[in-house]
Amino acid sequence: MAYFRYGTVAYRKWAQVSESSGVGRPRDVRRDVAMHEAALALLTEVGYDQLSIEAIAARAGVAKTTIYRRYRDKAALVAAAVEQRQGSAPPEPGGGGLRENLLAVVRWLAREIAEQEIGVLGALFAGMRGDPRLAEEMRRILRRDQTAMTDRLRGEELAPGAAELFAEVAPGVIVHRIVFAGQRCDDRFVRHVVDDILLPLLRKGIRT
Amino acid sequence: MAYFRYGTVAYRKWAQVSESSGVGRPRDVRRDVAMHEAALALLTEVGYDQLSIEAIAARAGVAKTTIYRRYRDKAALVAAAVEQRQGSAPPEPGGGGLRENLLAVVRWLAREIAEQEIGVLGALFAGMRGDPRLAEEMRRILRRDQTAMTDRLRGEELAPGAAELFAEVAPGVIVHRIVFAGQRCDDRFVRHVVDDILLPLLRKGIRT
Amino acid sequence: MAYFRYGTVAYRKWAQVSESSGVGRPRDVRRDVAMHEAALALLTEVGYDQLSIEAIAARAGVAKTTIYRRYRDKAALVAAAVEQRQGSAPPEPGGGGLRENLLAVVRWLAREIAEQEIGVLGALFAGMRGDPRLAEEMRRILRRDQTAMTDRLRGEELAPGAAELFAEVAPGVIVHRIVFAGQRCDDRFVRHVVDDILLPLLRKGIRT
Amino acid sequence: MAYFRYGTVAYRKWAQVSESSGVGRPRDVRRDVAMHEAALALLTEVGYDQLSIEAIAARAGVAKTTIYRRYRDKAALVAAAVEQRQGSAPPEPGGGGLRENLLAVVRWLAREIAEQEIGVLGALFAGMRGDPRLAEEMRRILRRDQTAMTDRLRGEELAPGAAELFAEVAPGVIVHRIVFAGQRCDDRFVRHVVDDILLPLLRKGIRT
DNA sequence: AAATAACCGAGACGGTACGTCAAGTCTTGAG
DNA sequence: CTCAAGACTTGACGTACCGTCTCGGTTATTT
Repeated sequence: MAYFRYGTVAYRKWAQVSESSGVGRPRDVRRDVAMHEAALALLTEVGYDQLSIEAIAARAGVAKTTIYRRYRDKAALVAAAVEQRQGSAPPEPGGGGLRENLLAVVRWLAREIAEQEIGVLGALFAGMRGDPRLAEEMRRILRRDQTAMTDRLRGEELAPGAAELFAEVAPGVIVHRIVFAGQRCDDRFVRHVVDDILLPLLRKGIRT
Repeated sequence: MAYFRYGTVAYRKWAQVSESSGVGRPRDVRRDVAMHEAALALLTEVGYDQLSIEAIAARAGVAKTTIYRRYRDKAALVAAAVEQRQGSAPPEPGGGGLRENLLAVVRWLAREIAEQEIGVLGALFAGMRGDPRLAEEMRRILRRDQTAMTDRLRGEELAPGAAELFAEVAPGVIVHRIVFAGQRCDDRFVRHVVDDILLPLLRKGIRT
Repeated sequence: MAYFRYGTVAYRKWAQVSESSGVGRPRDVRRDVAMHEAALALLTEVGYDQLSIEAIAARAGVAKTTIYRRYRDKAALVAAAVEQRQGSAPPEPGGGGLRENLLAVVRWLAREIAEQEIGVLGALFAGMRGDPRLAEEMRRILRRDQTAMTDRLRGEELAPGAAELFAEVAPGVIVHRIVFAGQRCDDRFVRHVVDDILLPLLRKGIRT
Repeated sequence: MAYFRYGTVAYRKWAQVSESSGVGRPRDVRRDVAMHEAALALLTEVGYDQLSIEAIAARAGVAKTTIYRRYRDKAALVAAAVEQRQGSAPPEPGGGGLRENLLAVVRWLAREIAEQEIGVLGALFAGMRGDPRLAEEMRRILRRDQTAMTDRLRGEELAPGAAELFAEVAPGVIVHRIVFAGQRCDDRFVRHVVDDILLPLLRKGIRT
């Protein structure tokens, strides 16, 4: 078995990417696809904490063993499923000024969070205690979008460090709106965020 | 049994407050206290998703049925426990200026979220699907602290609508720091939030 | 409380008849009637082991405590209900000969057992272990019907001791038919029992 | 999952004999042995209705789920345990005449019923309502002994149909003695049954 | 071609927790 | 006092998943 000892506990070596030593029957990639699709579908149907590996296996037409051979637990599976999913790319910086670009990016970010990340948040929440490595990995997934997104904001009329500040403020405000306030991120809210929060913070010359 | 039919499903009538018709043995309030204390203690010890009703019952010295008689499920119990909890009050506005007051409030808010709300977030994620009423109630709990908190910031040298803006931005940034970035809210971070984000947004005359 | 100590266990004194010491609010006899009716009805509906005190109380419109105040447990309640029940009297010995009388009695006995005693049997099986006194009481009830029944068969053309033999054989054969063979006691079976078993055994002069 | 749909309800396929499709990890037969032994032992110790699956699992050193995976409920488990048990075979027809053979068989039957079947009777009685299939199965078990037993009585000086009559009368009379009359089946009673009931009924030439 | 090594489906297994139910006791208020 | 209502403890129930394991069988690569 693919176990090794560390301290007194047996850990299984999970593949970061594939790790395949080349020998032996290779893994069937279609199984991954099926598992990810089933996981995402069930995630939106029943929510994260009602999501069971058993159900994912059944829906994907895959043996439970096949799942556990690849993923440590539910959180890791969901993380992989979300990562692999086709996240729509953030919008290209159009010809408009800073405000137009911010509006586009925030609008895209709000939709992204509202539609999909809610499952990731559950997985993150469940997994971060007790498995810091997994938590770090899920943060990496979240950051992936962030960097791609903040790249759209470099240059221009921005104060120094504006991109980092954007990444610090914008997602938090949007999540707060959705989860805590329980309200939709309509266009009015997007304009409010850009005009009343982001522009004052990011625009060069505003701050002393 | 205290069931009634709604559609094709049998629902149990859960008491919002007490519902007691006056007849029969009244519910022992100490049981509620014990349950809430056990729930909160275990919540911080093992986290939300490792939290089991079985363990709460054992810790509280209470029968499982007694819990199920009062709360539909784990999320509802956690919600009640959190609501009843002694939320430490936000600090009084001392004699210092706006910056000192902001620092105190943000420092308090960061500790509050890090230590306690983190469990509520789990309950919120878990319960909001399938029971919007519960989700709404938990949001109400969160809002309660927020309004109590923003009251500390009225008057002074604030721009109009500053309190609402604070409630919109501060918790989001803190949660983002803890959950997404996975970093502690040390004093350096608190000063950063106040100096680089809040003060520019809230100070009167800064914004055009 | 109506408890007394025997060894280390607390026993409650249950009334054989009423025991009322005259002090306090008198028991409402209609509650007994309701409880008995509910018990008998549910007994034939769901069987003995599916019979729950909870259901009896609900059906009778009586509090569970009211039942426990009067009867030790399910078996005792069923025993009382059966005892009080209107057992249809065995048929009078008509003008016909021995065979006609036997046919009438066996037919009545078969219906009696099939419809009602079947529940008592469950109580008997369940209660006889652990409470021999209760078992003896239920046997007394069964015997009461038997003796009333065998009285119909005295005199006539019977061999000496025929009535006792009848009480020994007939119920056993009928119960065997119902419980072990799982078949109905139709008229063909009744004639078979009378012609092939009872008459050869009971008729005077047949036996040497 | 080993489920199939019947009507609107999902049933689990329980193995009558083994049913194993050959695929998957095979069941450990020693688990069956342990469960049966524990069930029979506890059955005689505490009686059927005090018999709990929990206790059987503990005694057998087997997980509760392992029991529920194989048997629908308590009655099914007891039925299987009883069926598998080595029922002592009825005595061989010795060289003696009809009376000696009858005495031997009835004596064996009385002991069999008195010592062991009492638990089975309870199980049969409790389970036969509500689960006709189980009732039928337990009847099959009882019949198995009966046929083996009546085989000892064929030929000889018997009236035609005597074996069937024996199977119809003897068990009923014995059960009646034990359960209804609450008396032991001593040797005096055995002789009484043979001489006063069975011989008159079964002997060739007695009946017309 | 054969051996090797890993993958895969199916399902048994020991567990933990679930949510429900019934039994029997205890606590209140009303008659 | 007795009575009715209902909270409460205890513990069994049967179900759902968990994560591990053992099979029989199937690919691939390596020898």
